[in-house]
Parts: sequence; structure tokens; C-alpha cells
Amino acid sequence: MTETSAIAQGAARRTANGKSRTRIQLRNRERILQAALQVFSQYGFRGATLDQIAGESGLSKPNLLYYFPSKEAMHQDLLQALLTAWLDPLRALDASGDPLEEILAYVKRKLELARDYPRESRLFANEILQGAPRILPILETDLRALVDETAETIRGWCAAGRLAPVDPVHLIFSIWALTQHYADFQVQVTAVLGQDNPFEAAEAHLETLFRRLLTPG
Amino acid sequence: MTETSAIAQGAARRTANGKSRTRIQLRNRERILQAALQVFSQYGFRGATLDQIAGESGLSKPNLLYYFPSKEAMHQDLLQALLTAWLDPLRALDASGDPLEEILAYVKRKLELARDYPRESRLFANEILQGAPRILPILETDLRALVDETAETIRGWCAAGRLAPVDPVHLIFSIWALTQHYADFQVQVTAVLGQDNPFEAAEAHLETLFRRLLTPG
DNA sequence: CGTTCTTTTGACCGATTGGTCAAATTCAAT
DNA sequence: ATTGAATTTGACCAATCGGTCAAAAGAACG
Repeated sequence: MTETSAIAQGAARRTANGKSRTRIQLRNRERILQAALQVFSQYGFRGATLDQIAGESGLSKPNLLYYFPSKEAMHQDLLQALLTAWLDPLRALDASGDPLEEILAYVKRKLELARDYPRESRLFANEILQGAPRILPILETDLRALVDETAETIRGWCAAGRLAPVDPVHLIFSIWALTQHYADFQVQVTAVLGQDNPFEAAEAHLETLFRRLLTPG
Repeated sequence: MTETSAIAQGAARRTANGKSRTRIQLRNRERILQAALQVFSQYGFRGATLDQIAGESGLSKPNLLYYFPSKEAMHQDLLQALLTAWLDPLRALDASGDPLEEILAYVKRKLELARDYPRESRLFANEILQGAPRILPILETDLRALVDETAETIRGWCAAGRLAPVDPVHLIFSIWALTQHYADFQVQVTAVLGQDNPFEAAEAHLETLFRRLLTPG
């Protein structure tokens, strides 16, 4: 189990009300969140059990509940950490940069996220599949605002003839769909390809796809 | 609850060992499968409970188990019916037709499936997210063979210059990813769009996308 | 060393899980 | 109307669910 480079760090050095955390707390919260991520991302919230998470983390079940008040709290922590990491690359899209290269860079960054954090991607997919009961408000406000803003940028690029005309929001959906597919449907992809690392070919394919879609003229 | 036009018909008039089914059996098996589809597609296999399915179907829990030997059996029935319906459009791709129009027709058909049978799409997504424990063998044999075959057709089209050069398998992945996204992530799509029916715009967008990707020259 | 605080755990709780079964009810065909 | 089969259900089961608690074990510090 790799502990390096986790998106969801339970390792905030201070708790919500300011108390500092011990070395042991830091280590164990992280172990629990990693185990919870593993289990939640595979079975969804309802399908996951504390016993599975306990087994995966190597801690006893009551010990989990010493660090987290409930199963729900673990899931919340994971989702919250995920959402910021998930949306950041979209924020990084620079309106003053070269349109095509900006978008291709975003595609590449998103595909790298899918490659390096497939469990996080599947956790998110599970939440959406279940109707997003815990993050729907965020989707309708924060995410929607961010997408609207980005769409406006893209619309500007199209209007200026620097990008082939395209529906900006559906373009964003396409980027999400294509990149997340390689994480969420990894089992299917590798089953069909009969090989383990589709990401190199995927990157080349997606660059071709978006270049042809968006190159003006 | 619409009962018309279900992909997963539990309504085979004869059981596996040849016994014919009564009117009541036909009706109740169908009601159970529809309810099970609703629940499984939202919560996954593990997260779904017989009590939920019982409530959704309006039948008592022991009554469910009069028509199906187990929760597992309901899930199996749904997956099996789904798989054939899911793969058929790909089989319908005609090597002797016009390349671009054949592929665009497939994209359209697949998007219609996502629009008309989103629960089936989510059921499949859930199964894959969980590692495809019940259908991995089928993916590795039947699906892979079908994809290989189709890829060969597409490769031929590319080689003949009738289609812009493209990785055929990743093209197929792209079609799946883009069309299923509108079913599996419907909640997110409508939350961001703030409107309910994204499919009309999606169809136009996807036609543009694949036309630009695949038009030769 | 002893003391205090943190961490861990075994035993346990009521609720829910998938599933069983015998008895009751409804149906279809005479 | 009677009968025999098909259907439905209330009561029940062992296992598992998320979560509690008091007591034990481990760190930290003077």
C-alpha cells in the first residue's frame, strides 16, 4: 500500500477547533482514510462496512471510531478533500494563454489524475451514481459557477476564432467523461485491451481527439 | 413507474428447464426486476437490500424469494439481459457501409440507450466500479472479441483513407465514455446545466466531435 | 519511579441483513 | 362448489450492521 502522494490527507496538523494532533493521530487518521478510500471507492457508501475498513487499515473497529465519530464522517472527509483537488486543474485554466494548449494541458492534467488517483475518481463516481446525496448542493453552486466561468472563457476563444466553434459546457463534460473513463472503467479497459497500462495510448488518443475537435479553420 | 420498454425482461415465457410461466409469474418477475434495477443501479449490489426492493416492488420480502432464489439471482438476471442489449448496437456496425455514417449512427444509438435506459447504464457502471466480479470473464472473452473485430473494421477504413487515422479501440472507448457519461453522471450534468434534458444538445455536440475527429483529409 | 494522558480493545447493544418455513390465502379448472 | 396447485405472508433465524463503553495497555514527562 503506497502512502505517498495521497490526495485525501487526513493529516491536517490541527483539528477543526484548533487542537494540535499527535504523531500517532496523524499516522492513524491517514491509514484509516486510505483504507476507507479503498473500500468506499469499490462498494460505495452503503456497500462499505466498518469491518472491511478496519481489516484494510489494520486497526480494530472501535479504534476507527476513536479517530472518526462515524462512518459518515470518514466519507465526508474523503469527499471534501477530493472535491478541491478535483476542481483545481479547471481553475488553473488561463484565459490569457493559448486556447488549444490550455485545454490540452487541462486534459493531460485530468488524465494524470485518473492515472494516479483512480480510487478517488471511483469514489466520486460512486457518489454521483447514488444521486450525489452528500454533494449535490456543492455541484449546483460551486461547481456550476466554476463551469459557467470557464465556459465563458471558452466561448470567448471560439468567438475570437482562436478555437473551432463548440458548446463549451459539453466540451467540459467530454473532457471529464473521457479522462475519468480510464479510472472508473479501468477493469473493462484492461480486460478489452488485455494489457495493463492504457494511459500512454490514451494520452496520445485524447490529444489527437481534442486537437481535431478544437483546431480552428 | 413505467413498465413499458424495459431492457431487462424477466418475462421469458419459459423457465430454464422448460416449464411455462403463469400470467402472475410473468407480471411479478417483471415487477421485481424493475424494482431491483432501480435499487441496484443506485446503491450497487452490496448497498442494495431486499427490503428496499420489496418496498419498491410492492411485494413482501419472502415473496421476492419465491420468484428468485436469492438477491444474487436477481442481479445476475439483470446483468445478463443488459449485456446482450448493450452489445447489440456494436454488432450492428456494418463494415460495408459508409464509415463515418456507420460510426455516427452507433454513437447516436448508444446515446439513445443512455437516454432511455439510464438505470441499466448505471447498473453496468456499478458492476464495473466494483471490479466487475460477476462479468469479468465475459468482458475478457466476448466483449474483447467483439471489440477486436470492430477495431479491425475501423482499422481497414482508416487504412483505406476513408476515415482519419485513429486508434480504433480507444475510439470505441471514447464513444462509450461520452455516451454513458450522460446516463451515469446525469445528476452532475443536470446540476451544472441547471436544466433537465441535456440529450438534445449532447447529440449535436457528439456528432460535431466525431465528425471532426474522423473526417479524413 | 509514579502519574497523567492517550490509545487500544473485548464485550456488548439494538437494528438490519439475506434467507427459511409452515401456515394461510388465492387461483384455476373441474 | 370442491379440490389441488399456485401464491402470499407473519414469524422467525443466524449473521452482520454501525456504534458504545468500561477497562486495559501504552506513551509522555517529571
